Amino acid sequence: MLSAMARWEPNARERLVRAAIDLFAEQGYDATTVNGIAERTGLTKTTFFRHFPDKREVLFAGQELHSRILGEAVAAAPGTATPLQAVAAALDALAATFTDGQRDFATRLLAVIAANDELRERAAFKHAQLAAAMAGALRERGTPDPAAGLAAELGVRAFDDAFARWSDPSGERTLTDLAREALEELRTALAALG
Amino acid sequence: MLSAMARWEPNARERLVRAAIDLFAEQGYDATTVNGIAERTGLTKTTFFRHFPDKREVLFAGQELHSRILGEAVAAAPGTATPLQAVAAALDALAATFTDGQRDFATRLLAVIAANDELRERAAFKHAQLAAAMAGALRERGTPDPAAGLAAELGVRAFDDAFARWSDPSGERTLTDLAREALEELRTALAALG
DNA sequence: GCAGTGATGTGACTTGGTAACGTCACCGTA
DNA sequence: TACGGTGACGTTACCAAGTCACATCACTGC
Repeated sequence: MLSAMARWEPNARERLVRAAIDLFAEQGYDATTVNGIAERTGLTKTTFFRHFPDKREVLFAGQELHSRILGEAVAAAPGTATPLQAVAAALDALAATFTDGQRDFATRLLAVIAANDELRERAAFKHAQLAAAMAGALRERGTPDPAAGLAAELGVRAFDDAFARWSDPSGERTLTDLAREALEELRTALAALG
Repeated sequence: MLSAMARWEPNARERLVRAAIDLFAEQGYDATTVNGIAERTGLTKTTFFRHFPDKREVLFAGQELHSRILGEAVAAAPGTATPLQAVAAALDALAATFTDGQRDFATRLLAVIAANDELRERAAFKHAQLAAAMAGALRERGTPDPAAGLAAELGVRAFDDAFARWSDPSGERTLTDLAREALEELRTALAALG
């Protein structure tokens, strides 16, 4: 046999994520059990929960990393930068972590999340956490409230919008470009609020 | 017998809410079981779930009504109103539905929610749903995207902020005043974003 | 009285999630 | 070669959230 076969196949975590997305897409989130995900991966329920704190989180793992990237990029922006300039730099940093090979994955991910309320709820929470990370970093560099919270919210909205467009298979633009454009679009829209 | 009386006492729904808040405040959300809430109310677990779709929702029930109030008030605003003026009218309408007797309740509610991640997640979802209701109504009256979404978000943020201050026992201001002020504060902060 | 209606109770079930404990490959070291 | 530690996984048992089918009881109108 090949290499005497390691006891366990590698990349258990990633395999669990892929199995989960496949099953959620095929049967829906509710009809899919954690046991089913684990079995398709050749693992058990217990192992699933060793990698993810709950069933939903299998689709959102790694978001803490995104929060750190955004927060650190805001902190690293030059002291002369305006809040929105610091946020723009953070979006650049986050966008740079995505590769084109992840686009298909992103497409399916967004479709699965959009189809289920529990997942949309988790997405709303993650949205708030990303914004909180940037808002905290902005306050650290002297941006007062409520401007810090607002700038952070605009940034996350811009990124969400850009990510959705980027994941569209027909699109050609880079995520970085889309994010910059979305943020600028939000900035100009502020004038129309009255 | 007492147990026979509890079965048909009126206001089961409200009693469940009060028992839930009491227990969450005493023991924490995680340590409190639905069975415990129901028993304290003189009811059973099944009845609890007939009134609320899940354990968290006992603290957020009635939010659909708030969405309707906001959406209808935005729709009813004069056609000449700017997006933020329509939003301001909606905040007035929503603020008018709260009475001073609810302040203690609000204080405890916010404390319980702030202490638990599951509840904060649900709160983030409700926040998004309120914003979506106003954003939809704004689009109906001609406000384009992304301005509609932004104006709605500003409105919900203003209300959340005002609600938190209103619930503070030391405060004296009315919820309506606080909401108007918070929205105005957000509006002026927009200029500081760069 | 009596039938219907609606709110509640009962009991059984599925599934998410936790915890204690056991198993086995790999790695370093003697 | 032997051996002990470590880390990833499995097994089992358990609790609590949430669902469902069916029974019960109070009230209402006739």
